[in-house]
Amino acid sequence: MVKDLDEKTEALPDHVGWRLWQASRAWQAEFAAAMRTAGHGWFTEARAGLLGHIPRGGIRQAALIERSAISKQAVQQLLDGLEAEGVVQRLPDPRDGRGKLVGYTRKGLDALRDGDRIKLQIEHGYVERIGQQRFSALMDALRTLHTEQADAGDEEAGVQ
Amino acid sequence: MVKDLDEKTEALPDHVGWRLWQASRAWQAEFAAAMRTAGHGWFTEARAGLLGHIPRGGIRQAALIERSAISKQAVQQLLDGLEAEGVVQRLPDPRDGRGKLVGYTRKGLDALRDGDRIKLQIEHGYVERIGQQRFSALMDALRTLHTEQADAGDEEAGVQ
DNA sequence: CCATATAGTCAAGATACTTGACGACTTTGC
DNA sequence: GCAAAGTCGTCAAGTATCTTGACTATATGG
Repeated sequence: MVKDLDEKTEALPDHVGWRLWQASRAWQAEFAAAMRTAGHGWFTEARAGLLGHIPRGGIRQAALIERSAISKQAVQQLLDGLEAEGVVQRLPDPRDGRGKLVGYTRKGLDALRDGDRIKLQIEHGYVERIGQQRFSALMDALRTLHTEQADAGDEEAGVQ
Repeated sequence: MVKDLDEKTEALPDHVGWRLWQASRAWQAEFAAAMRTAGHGWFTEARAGLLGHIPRGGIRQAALIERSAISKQAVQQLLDGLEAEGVVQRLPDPRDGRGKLVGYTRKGLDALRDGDRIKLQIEHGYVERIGQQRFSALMDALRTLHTEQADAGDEEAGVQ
């Protein structure tokens, strides 16, 4: 079963899933590194996933739970961390005594601005590496894929 | 700071990083679901990441650690789990008393075969959804991106 | 043989989630 | 009004997937 190995290593996978995963990981690593360099050391992948669902104008925590499609306890814990870092703040909802409004602090808005700038820089680097035509084709394919996917079975996670 | 929200939800992001992440997550979810349906309930994303680095002919654990670019303790724990599931087996290396050879069991090889089949099915579904041309352009862009990336700064993780 | 490096393991801790239970508040039906 | 039922956020505990640190066993070069 085991013969002459480590003489010749087997090739790495080369299917869509692996390529997408690699590209996604690379992008995230580049983004996170740039964010840390920009002084946002609190930035992590999990927090980014949540922040992407918090509009600049704020959002009710319950709505955030629905949008982010993770358990409300996970959202709770992530918000606890972000609040402790001073990135977001939770204020009572004046229209519903049960609710909380999640909004950005000055520090959070600064981070968003830096994030937008970094995204553009990374995108620019991609265009330089693979050319505008390939890049446009990439975005077109990804967008189309996403649209056709949403049209089919909708995979909203059933939150508790 | 907080005005009329939940009347109009802000649009979701639309940059390369987010698209890649979405597409990658969707692929993984589809693959994992199909694997579970095929009877491989032990299949998880983390284990998949490691299995992708184990050639069918087996590999020395030290070489696997280097290839997978995660800590040797993480590899250890993942292998413990996979071994407990009966997917892989660790045999002593006859050429080095310190080493272990990680190889697939019959069950593991069966899973690999099913995995390959499922990958082709998913790929076929993608082509149906976005067309052969867009799909080829997607793969071309991802491959080029990866190549140009490797040519630049090489990001091998420093394993302990 | 001994010093040093390498291969694998054991233990403990961090992060990012999960389910379950609960108290505070609002809405609904009568 | 007001009690039943639903919603909102929280507290507590557990799981999966990593990490760093410390250790044992084996190999190798002089």
